[in-house]
Amino acid sequence: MAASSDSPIAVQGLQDAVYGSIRSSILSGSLPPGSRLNQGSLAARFGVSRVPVREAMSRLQAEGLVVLRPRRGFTVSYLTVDEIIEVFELRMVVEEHATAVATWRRTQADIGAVAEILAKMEGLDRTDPGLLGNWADHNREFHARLIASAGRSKLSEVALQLGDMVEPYIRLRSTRSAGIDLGNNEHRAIFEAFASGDADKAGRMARLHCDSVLKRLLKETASSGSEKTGQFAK
Amino acid sequence: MAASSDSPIAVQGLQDAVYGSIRSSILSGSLPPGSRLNQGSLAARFGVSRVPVREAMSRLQAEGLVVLRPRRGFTVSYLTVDEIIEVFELRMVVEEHATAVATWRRTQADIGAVAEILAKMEGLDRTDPGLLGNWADHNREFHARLIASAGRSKLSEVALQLGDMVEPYIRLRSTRSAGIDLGNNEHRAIFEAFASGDADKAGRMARLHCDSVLKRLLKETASSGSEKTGQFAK
DNA sequence: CTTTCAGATATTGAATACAATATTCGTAGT
DNA sequence: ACTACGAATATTGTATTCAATATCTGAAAG
Repeated sequence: MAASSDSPIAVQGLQDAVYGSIRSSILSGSLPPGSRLNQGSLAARFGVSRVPVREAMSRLQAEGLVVLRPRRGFTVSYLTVDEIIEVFELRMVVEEHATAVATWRRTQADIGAVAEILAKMEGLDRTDPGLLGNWADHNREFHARLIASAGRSKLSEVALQLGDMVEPYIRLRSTRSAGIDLGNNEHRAIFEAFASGDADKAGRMARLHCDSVLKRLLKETASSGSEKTGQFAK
Repeated sequence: MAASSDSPIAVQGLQDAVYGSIRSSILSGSLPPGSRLNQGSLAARFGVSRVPVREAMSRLQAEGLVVLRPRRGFTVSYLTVDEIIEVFELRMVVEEHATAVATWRRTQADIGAVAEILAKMEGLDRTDPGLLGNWADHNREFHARLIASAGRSKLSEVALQLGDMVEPYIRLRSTRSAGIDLGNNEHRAIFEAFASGDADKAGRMARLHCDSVLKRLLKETASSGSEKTGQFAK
């Protein structure tokens, strides 16, 4: 299953189903930045007309995940390196705050839930060829669950949205499993402070984590081009 | 002209025009929270079919300005008091950061532009019946221009979006012009720090300003019900 | 006078249809 | 070969149509 934690159960209609599916494909990297999104092909793929497809894309457009050029259709957003840095700077600020608030308001159940996700991440099968993808899925879940402990719906929305903006780049660029240990350590550090109730420290750790992820991403980016797969593009 | 700074020149199509128009109506309060948005009426009002209307609404949905309930259509989002507080908390964090960065990176041209807006706000005709609306328009411009000085597109987007989420409430709830002097003073304080290059202070002032606006909003809210005009709703 | 229910009407969500524009492909000219 | 151009094709943006569902209206029962 690809990254998804926002459409828990029921789908609102065709539009919503298409939205979720395209969104997952973008986040997972199977629809890489720059891909052209052919409305007809997508409609055919989902067995619907182009109308719900366009509505789904309009939503993604507002989220910043796709871009529309008049008469040329939608393409998956392509962030420049500067924009990626920008988003990470924002994440540092927002996640520091969110993590601190979460640490303030967390319940025992929250601690348990986050601990469980963390344990799953640390216990992943290192030989599984889908290791990176699995880890990335859990990673998203970890951050979402942690921030959700703050009990602030809007805060969660914004934080998640910021994370999703750069998710494709993280997935596409990290082909080595070296980052996993580092990531686990940083998560563990955040969690300890979170569990022990040290809001200040938890926030600081979260900020550091963002910074660390950004640094690794930039290093990876410097040494690898971007191949465009485009499984959906006609 | 109602609040708008994101669609500078050309419109991308009917969808985009409708989007901008509905958005302005929501932000200005002429389409108050809770209003039902009848697709047919809106389409007729703009002289287009329902298709571009639905696409526009899908974008607004992703922005959080409207809500969709299956088979029941779109309504203008209604934030609870708690959610409003949430958004303001986020704004405090984001605007503090944005203002600090803006103070760091601002040019002489930025200072001039912000000063000009500030002067306009302070010089508004106090007897104009549209005073509150005019002030609110300039207020949005002030914050947008200030933050734009940071030269960070994504940061601007997020900050603006957060501001827009609560804009309708500020406009609808502030019927007294008492807040104008207070607002002007706070803006002046932010500007002084901004112009003098004291990033830390500018950030702190921005945070205080958010807090102050929230406090006034909550006070107003406590003492007034919300009448629903709904000029668009059929 | 209020509540319940059935039929009439309105509204939504999605498919299909169609005009306008972009893109592609083949041809001709250098 | 390579480029310039123009017809053929594909794609987009929007309107129209249609089935499914929600809402409204008003009469009948309590």
